[in-house]
Amino acid sequence: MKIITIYDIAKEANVSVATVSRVLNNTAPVKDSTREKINRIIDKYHFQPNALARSLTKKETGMIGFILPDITNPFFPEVFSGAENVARELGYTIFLCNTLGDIQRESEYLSILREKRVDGVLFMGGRINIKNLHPDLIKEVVDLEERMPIVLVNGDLKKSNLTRVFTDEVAGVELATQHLIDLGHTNIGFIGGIDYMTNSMQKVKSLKKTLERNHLTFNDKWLLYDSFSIQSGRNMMTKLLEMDKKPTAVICINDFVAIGAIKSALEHGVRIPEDISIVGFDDTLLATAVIPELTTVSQQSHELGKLSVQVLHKLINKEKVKKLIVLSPELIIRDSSGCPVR
Amino acid sequence: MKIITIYDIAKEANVSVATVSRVLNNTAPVKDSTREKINRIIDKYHFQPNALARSLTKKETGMIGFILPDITNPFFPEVFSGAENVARELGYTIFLCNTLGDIQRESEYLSILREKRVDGVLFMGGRINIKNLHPDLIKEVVDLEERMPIVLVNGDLKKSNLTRVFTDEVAGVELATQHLIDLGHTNIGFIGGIDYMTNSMQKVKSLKKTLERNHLTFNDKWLLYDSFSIQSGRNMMTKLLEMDKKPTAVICINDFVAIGAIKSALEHGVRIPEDISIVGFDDTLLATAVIPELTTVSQQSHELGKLSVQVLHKLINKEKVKKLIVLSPELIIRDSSGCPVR
DNA sequence: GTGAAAGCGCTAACAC
DNA sequence: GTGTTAGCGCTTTCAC
Repeated sequence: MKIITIYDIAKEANVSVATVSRVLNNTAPVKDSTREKINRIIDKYHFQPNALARSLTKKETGMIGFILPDITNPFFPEVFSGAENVARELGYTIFLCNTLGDIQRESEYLSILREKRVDGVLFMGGRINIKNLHPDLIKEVVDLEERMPIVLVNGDLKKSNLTRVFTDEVAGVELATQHLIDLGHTNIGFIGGIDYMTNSMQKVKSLKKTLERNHLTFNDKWLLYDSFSIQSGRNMMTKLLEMDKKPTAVICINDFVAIGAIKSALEHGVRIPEDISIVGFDDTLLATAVIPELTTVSQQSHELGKLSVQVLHKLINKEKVKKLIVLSPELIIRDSSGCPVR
Repeated sequence: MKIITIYDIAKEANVSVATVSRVLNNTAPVKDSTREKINRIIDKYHFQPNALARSLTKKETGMIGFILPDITNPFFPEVFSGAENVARELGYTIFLCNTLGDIQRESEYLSILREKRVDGVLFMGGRINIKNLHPDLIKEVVDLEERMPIVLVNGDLKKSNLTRVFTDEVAGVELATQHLIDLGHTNIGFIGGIDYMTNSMQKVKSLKKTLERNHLTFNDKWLLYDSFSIQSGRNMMTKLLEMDKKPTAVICINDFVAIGAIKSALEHGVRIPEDISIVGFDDTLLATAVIPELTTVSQQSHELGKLSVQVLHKLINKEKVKKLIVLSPELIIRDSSGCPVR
């Protein structure tokens, strides 16, 4: 089956390709009668212009890349979904680049997105959350940014001065901590995350600070880094429960870990929240899937995705944009937190 | 910053663009010295060929589209993740087209993928699971298939004769049903899904058939269609529990619904599995996130994604492929199913 | 209002 | 081994 081009249309309509292009893009007035004639032929053949050819001359592709670490973690699909919604409205289609936290794969995707000439990229996870990152990895991103707009979502790249959109995780932990303190907790632990990742560290720091402000101290034994999975949460909570002196509440790096923690607690016959309060982070779908339902900090994931695309879009259109756009987290109080019972 | 092209490289290396193209694509022997010279210049400028221009002539883009209904449902990210993994290996980048079950949006994406000249598309959900679909909607897909390979994943389009990859859901329900019967259940209900969706209907049919084969009958009152969400599962289970005569076991359309069902049961003080057994479908991450852990039918989601891309890849390369590729489901027995206790 | 023609940045056939 | 050149399918200036 022959692929129809603008030339075929022009020929059949007895006009030049320029005119066809004009009706296609509505870029200059065309006599009504010829416009109709052309449109009829376009319909007849179901003609659709080749976006590649168009992009080649227009220098815009209507494609953006979304780099994220793990689409399998429910938080990211929610962000993606918010992003995709407005992307669609703005005329972009999204390459989903799932890196699995593999830095090399991240680099690969960076390179692919560049050669595909996407209009911009959303960057989430991976290297933008790592402390003491190798300068080359920063450079890679900064170099790319010279050719196309990049928005860092919930992360940062030292000295890069890239545009960032993020939810204030520090404030989020503060909310969670204060909530627990207000309930009467004085012994609060933290589980999950990885010690060389900036967002993990920041959260812990925020917890400590909030405790201090309330004249409480943090017990370092109750800080258990590990990772971000359900299994990890389960293991860490088990460790915690085997200690002589246990906290009466824990804040978890995310909902996955919190759910693992809940499982471990229940398995050990520890009641929630009577014996221990558990607070998660992200407010994913999981939070209401468990019993007891999870008290957690909402990152406004959907909103975050939406906002990120809007910012990227402005950047693409060379509009002025603040370098730093912060979204406020929200504490969602459910059933996994309560007053400590002595 | 000027964008470097193959011409700039050629000029600086005192060769023709053809030669540069040759070293870029390794498409013909080039003298080592000139190859090195060219490579040096390429590195110097971080030159990356424009994929658009390349695609325009080569008639292949290294892009594929993945249409799916809801990336927020954990089942789909798992399929996607499997797909993405091998796509990456095979050199494809994936447009994620999230349709939210909106048929019009599906059509939009179909059109976009066509004008972007993707090499092929993976189609999941939406219209390929709807009974009595309007012929125009079938035609849209069939028309597209004339210009690019399409693989239908876990679905079908009547009389379309498109290539399909799917997990045998009928066999899956059979496994689940037989499992429950073997445990001693004779009163088995079904909740979730939508009555005009083929996959929902098939599952119900399979349940009935398996019951019959075991000389049991299905009680139509225990068939509650609704949708695919946690909330839906919760509502349906509540309805079920309010009936005079209740089933001792239910099969749920997916894990979401099963989890909602678990929640409702526990809220009503109904023990699982002593008072009621609950079986889910998909074996998503959620299955092990809840207490009791969910007995469920694995669709081998990761494998499904992988296989689909492999099939699409063959189609793209004009290799022979069976029209119908079936993956076997697997019953994962956990804690939500057990013998009925009188 | 419309057409001719020059790009956009690459690949590939053909010539040498 | 390497260069010339004609596309690929569009958009966009510049004439008319």
